[in-house]
Amino acid sequence: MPRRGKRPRRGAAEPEMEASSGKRVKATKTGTVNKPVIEAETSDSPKKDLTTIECGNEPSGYWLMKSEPESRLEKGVDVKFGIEDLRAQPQQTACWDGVRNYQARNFLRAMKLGEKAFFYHSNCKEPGIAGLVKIVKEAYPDHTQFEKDSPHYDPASKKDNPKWSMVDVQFIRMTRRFIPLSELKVHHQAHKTSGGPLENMALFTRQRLSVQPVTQGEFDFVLSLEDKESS
DNA sequence: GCCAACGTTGGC
DNA sequence: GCCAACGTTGGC
Repeated sequence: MPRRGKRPRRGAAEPEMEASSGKRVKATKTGTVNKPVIEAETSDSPKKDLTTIECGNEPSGYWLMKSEPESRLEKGVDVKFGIEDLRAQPQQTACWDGVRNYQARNFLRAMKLGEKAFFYHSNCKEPGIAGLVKIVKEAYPDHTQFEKDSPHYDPASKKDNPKWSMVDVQFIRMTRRFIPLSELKVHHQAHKTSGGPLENMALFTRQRLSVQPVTQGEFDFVLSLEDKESS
């Protein structure tokens, strides 16, 4: 995150591993907007749960997380972290650090163990959904906010009250084919007229959010595209 | 608390 | 590399 989205980095939950690190962040990812205009939820206030707002009433339990699969330096650090990088991690697990947007952070905090997310490739040649991951550790403080050399260092955040959170995600599988943004967009446009499942997809309505909720209908529809021709 | 300026995201 | 979209900052 961070900047964008994600940024998962290397090691995951256990405290141990390497400390420093590198990549990440952006968070890819991060962020997501428009429509229903959900409030910006800026800040730490407990206020309402965006997830709830967004999906009607129950959290969907599905998410979309953006990360950059191509190298890009941020403060001298390469934030590249594509799905192949996740696969290459020990246990195919990584922490999703670097998210520095309150809405995205709040979605991270709403994630529950075992929930699934689309791993989305952003800011690259071919943006789109590359695979599926699951949440294997719920939100905990993002250590990069305290690291001066991190691209996502936040001098305003204190250890006794961390502003930013991350979760750990584990690779589940690649999608049977890459599902490009361009294709999803065609469906989104059509669904706006026809009332189909992608009509309000956050990927289009909240375009800059690096961590966003996905409804059951959206999740099922997107996965149904896996076995269809790429049009 | 408004809102203009600014910075970032991320598709193209 | 451009630039639209949009979140954040900070003066007032």
